[in-house]
Amino acid sequence: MRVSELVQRTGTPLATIKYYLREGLLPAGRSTAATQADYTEEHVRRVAVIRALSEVAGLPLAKIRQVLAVIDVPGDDLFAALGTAVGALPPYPREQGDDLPRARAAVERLGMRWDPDYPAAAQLEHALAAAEAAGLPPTGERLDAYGRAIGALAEYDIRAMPHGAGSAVEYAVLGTALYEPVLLALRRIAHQDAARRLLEGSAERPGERPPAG
Amino acid sequence: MRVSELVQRTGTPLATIKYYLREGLLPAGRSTAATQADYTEEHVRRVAVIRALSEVAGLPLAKIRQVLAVIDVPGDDLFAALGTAVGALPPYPREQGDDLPRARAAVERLGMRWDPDYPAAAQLEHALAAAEAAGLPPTGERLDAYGRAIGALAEYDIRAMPHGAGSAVEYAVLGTALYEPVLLALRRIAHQDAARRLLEGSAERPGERPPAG
DNA sequence: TGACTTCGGATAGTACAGGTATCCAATATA
DNA sequence: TATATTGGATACCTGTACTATCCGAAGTCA
Repeated sequence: MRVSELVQRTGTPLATIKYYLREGLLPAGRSTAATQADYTEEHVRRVAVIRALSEVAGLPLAKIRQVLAVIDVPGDDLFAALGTAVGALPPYPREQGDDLPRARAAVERLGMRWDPDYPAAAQLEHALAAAEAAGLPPTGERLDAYGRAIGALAEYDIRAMPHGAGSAVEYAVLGTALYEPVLLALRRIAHQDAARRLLEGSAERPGERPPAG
Repeated sequence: MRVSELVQRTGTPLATIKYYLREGLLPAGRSTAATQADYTEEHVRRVAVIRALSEVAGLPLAKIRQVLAVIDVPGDDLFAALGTAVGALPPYPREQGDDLPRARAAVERLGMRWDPDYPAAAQLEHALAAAEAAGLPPTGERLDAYGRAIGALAEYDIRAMPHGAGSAVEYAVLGTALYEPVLLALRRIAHQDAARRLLEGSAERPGERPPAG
């Protein structure tokens, strides 16, 4: 197909397509003449992935480039590829000491084995430190509740993972990135639902709207 | 305390403090003279909250301003305040039809009562549409697994919510925003842990690093 | 008292991300 | 042949979040 069709199929402006080509996010089409190139279904899908990672997962284009590179050429070490690819996902905590005291305490409490060098470890430390600084440190009880729920979820994700090396990397990266927003949106809706159920029958005054938080 | 101390206590540059004052995120100190003002512990905490919402939760300052305004003056309708405040949190899906077919199907499958006008509903629709466009539509099985886990989590959050109106809003907003990154980091660590457990004993070749996805 | 520092307040500038817009000459296509 | 489209290059724009500089008044220390 020609660019115009790619534009129409993906709903992405031509200028943006050209920008992605310039930035190396989108491979060039097969050149059929000096002013003509041929694009495929792969290009359509690639644009969809780029926009999903950008708009929904909030990745900066530089990171999307890294992620796509790993998906394209996973190499022979599946686990290294998974680590690289998922490590490229946001957020990106600035470097700090190798201490990670809060993260260490949390993960050990939950009985998980972990690798402190894995970027998620620094993310966890950063997030816990911020919650503490804002005056909302996690109670042990809350950590337990979160750990149980998240553990079940993660186990499902891993069990459902495909077996081929290339598809596993793609599944892990896109699944991690694209299902995070799903998770967060579900959480907010579940909050609303839980609040309604728990407060229904308690001291709700007539005319009041059900809680939304 | 004087500005210099606020700078030192929060680790935030003076120029940035001034910027927050200009932008109305931080209330001015009590003016003691034309070139002197007095800041309190409240200011220290407020800066910590701003930075946590900005760096960890990724909120743009404009949204932080809205969130802080609701925390400061929750008004008399707790539920409206909760809705407004949590609705100000990212991501911000662009407007679309009132249809939300994917979100509706998902939420109904999970047996949750929901309000399609709540921003999280549009977020869910957007996230599911993106996953679908990228070639990873959710299976019913996955939705069930996510719903069970998230439902348990949300129920804990609501049960642990404080009862006063002002503190409930602050808890809901900061808890929603600040614990999202905690959740996501835990999920990635749990993935790693689950992958290790499930693959240990299976066809793992020696010398291979444990999975990181 | 006087040098030096700090402060509030205002304004201007910077750095980066993520596009948009325009122009050109070479083709396609009708 | 007339018109539209394309690849390629370059310039430009918009928004966000700061960062830097300057000023004149006021506090602080010797």
